[in-house]
Amino acid sequence: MLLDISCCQVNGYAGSMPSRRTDPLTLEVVELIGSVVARYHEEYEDAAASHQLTGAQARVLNLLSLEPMPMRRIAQQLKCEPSNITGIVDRLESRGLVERRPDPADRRVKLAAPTQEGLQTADRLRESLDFAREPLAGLSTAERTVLRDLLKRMLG
Amino acid sequence: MLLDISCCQVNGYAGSMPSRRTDPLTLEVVELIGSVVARYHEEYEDAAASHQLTGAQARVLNLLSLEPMPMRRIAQQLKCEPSNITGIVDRLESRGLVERRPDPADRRVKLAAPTQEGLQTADRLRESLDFAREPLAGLSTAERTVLRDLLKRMLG
DNA sequence: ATGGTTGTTTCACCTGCTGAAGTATTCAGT
DNA sequence: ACTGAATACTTCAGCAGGTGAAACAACCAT
Repeated sequence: MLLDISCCQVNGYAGSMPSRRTDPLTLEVVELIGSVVARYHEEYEDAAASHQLTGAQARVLNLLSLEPMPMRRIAQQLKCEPSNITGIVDRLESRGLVERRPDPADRRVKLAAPTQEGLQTADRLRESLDFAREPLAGLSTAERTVLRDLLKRMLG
Repeated sequence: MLLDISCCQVNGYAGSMPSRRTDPLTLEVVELIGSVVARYHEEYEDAAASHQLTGAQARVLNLLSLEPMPMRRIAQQLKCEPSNITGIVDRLESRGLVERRPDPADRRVKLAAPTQEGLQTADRLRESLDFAREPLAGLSTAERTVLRDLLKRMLG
């Protein structure tokens, strides 16, 4: 299948115009990664929505289901301002999925922790994240190993 | 490097808890893809911000720089409601990067097209998207070819 | 004790996004 | 040609995500 750069811009990401310094192969890979990113995003959002969660709420809940943590750390991991997390946790808390606990070691901090229901939701969410596994089903173990190693090296 | 699933959740995405039906290799690949997605996103947003654009504005401008098109089609490609595009194009237009032109063939539609300045911005934006090429620099041509083929098959 | 730092919240404000309603235009059937 | 359905866009209300500044409480070092 020929890659026609001028008309196959399906996802909104990734410029892929010809450029002096980059070869077509690299551009094609970049374009493919853009497609993977767009697809991953879309399906993550859908999975979240199927549990009445927004993407951001799902990410926070997932994070907390691994380990309760202070607001501040959520913000660091999500790479946003702490004041933003306040609102997201508010919404999760008002739905009974998360609760704020005092940190015995430091009375300034509030630990966000999933409730029982929050944990269950996080589990169900994870299961509906099959999307991320399914596209891999077409690859053999050997191929998956190669893919893993290449991605690792890409990430440095 | 060992992958400790219980504590290496760096990006906000991708559940990676052990699961009955999925093998560790697949989980690792899923986790890596999550990291790629997070990184791609982050850097795309940064590149946009460095040109005083939001991610959504950058995506629309990039799309239009390939080819002017009706609002409706922008919405289709960005997978959102047309009413949303109105606002984004409004903001781009008020900054002189985009203009609305009548479609001679159908007086209902408005063609959004980049201005000269918009085209220049799109070009500069594309160049600052080196982020997407740079991580690939560490891979040989052969490896890039393998990666391309694997990604293609993943996307089906 | 004092003063600086840190963790959280509140607030005003913006963007993105949806869904419903409104306007203008096109198009198909009669 | 006329009518009614469909289509393209805008407007609006309303929500979530996001920032930055200001406030407050609690910590910590001197």
